[in-house]
Amino acid sequence: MRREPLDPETILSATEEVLRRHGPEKATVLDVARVLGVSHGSVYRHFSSKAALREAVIQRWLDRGREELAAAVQDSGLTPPERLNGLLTTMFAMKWAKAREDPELFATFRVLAAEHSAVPSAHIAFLLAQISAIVVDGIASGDFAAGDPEAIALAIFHATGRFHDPAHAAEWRSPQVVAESAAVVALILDGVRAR
Amino acid sequence: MRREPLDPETILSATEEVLRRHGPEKATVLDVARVLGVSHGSVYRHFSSKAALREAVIQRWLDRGREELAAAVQDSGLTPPERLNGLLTTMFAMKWAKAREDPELFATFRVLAAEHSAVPSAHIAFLLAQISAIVVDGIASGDFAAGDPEAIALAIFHATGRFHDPAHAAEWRSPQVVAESAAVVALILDGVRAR
DNA sequence: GGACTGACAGATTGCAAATTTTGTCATCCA
DNA sequence: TGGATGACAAAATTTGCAATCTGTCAGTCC
Repeated sequence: MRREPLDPETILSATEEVLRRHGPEKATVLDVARVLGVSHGSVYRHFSSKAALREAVIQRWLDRGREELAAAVQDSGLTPPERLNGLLTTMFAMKWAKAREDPELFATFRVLAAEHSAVPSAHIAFLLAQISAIVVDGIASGDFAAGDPEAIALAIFHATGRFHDPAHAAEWRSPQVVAESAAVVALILDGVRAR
Repeated sequence: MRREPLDPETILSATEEVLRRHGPEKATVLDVARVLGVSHGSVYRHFSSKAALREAVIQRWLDRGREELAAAVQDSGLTPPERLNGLLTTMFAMKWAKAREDPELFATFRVLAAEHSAVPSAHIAFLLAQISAIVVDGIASGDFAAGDPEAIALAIFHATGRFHDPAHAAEWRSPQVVAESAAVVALILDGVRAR
C-alpha cells in the first residue's frame, strides 16, 4: 500500500488527523493504521501502546504551542510587570484559542491532564519556568518584592488556574472571561509588586 | 405505615440519608419513599421532581454550612486583612472537610454545580458577599487600596478557585494544598493592600 | 375533602451477549 | 534480515433487551 518506510513522524501525523476527526474517545489504532494503509501491528513497532501514541501526539502539539508562546512573548525592552502581564495574557489567549479551534486535540490533552500523564506535567513545568524567569528579573530589578521565585511563580500559576486549567475550558466560552482574567492578573501584579 | 402527616422537612431528611448512603447516581425517589414507608407518589405531592428534591437537600446542607462559617469568622476586633485571611482560610478548610467527611452529599453538590443549578449559584453569591463586606471595610479603614469592592471580591474568588471550587476536589487530597492555598492568599493580600 | 395509593406510559438504566479493539508474536517476504 | 503482516487471546466497548425509575392521575381511604 505504501512505498516509503513507515516512520514515527508519519504515524504521529496520521494519529493527529484521526484524533482530530474522531476525538479521543472514538479514535482507535486501527483507524490510524487504515489511514496509513498498513496493518495495526506496524504501528506497534514504533509505539508501544495506544497511550504512548496519544501522548506523543499531544507532546508534539504542545511543543508547537510553546514555540508560538515564546515568539509572542519575546523580550522587547518591557519592564518585568509588563512582561508578566503579557505572558499571562497571551498564555490564556492561546489556551482559549486552542480549545475553540482545535477542540478534539484539546479534549485529548484534557484526558491526559486528568490522568496525570507526564506530558501535561512537563508542559506545566515549562510554563512555571517562564513565569519564574520573569519573577527572578522582577526581583533583581526591584519591581517585585523579594521572595522565593519558584514559590511565587507557583502561587501565580494556581491563582490563574481558572484561565488556563483545561478543567475550566467550559467557562472560557463566556465573554466575561476576558475581563475576569484581567482583574485577577491586576490583583496578582499588585501582589508581587515591591512596596 | 406512618402516623403523622408527611411534611417536606421529613422528606428532606430521608432524602439526605438516602443520598448519603447511595450517592447522587444511585439514589432514587423510590428509595426515599421506602425509607419513609410511603408510596413514591406521596413524595411528588411535596416536591415536583427528583431534581427539586435534590436541590432542596443541598440547599439545606449549604445553609447549615453558612451558619458554621458565620460562627467561625465573626468579628473579633481583627483588621480587615486578618479577617480576609481568616475568612478565606476557614472557607477552604470547611470545603475540604465536607468533601472528606461527607463525600456523597458533596458529590451531589458537585453535580448541581456542574449543572449550573441556582442553588450553588446562590451559595457563591453568599460567599462573594462575605468577601465583599471585608473589602468594603478594608477600603474604608485604608488597609486596602481603593476600587470597586464587588469586582475585587470576584477577582479574589476566582484567584482562589483551586481551593474552593468543587471541580478541584480531587486535588484537595494532596497534603501540599494547605501550603499552596496559604501562598495564594498571601499573594492576594499583598495585592489588595494599600501602598 | 385533602392526603395517600398504586397502576400506568415513557424514559432511563443495568446487564449479558456480541462485537470491536488492544497488544503480542510466529510467520512471511523483499 | 529487518520491517510488515494477520491470527490470536484478553480487554474494552457496543448493542439490544429486561428491569427499574420517573412523573401523572384516577381512584381510595380516613
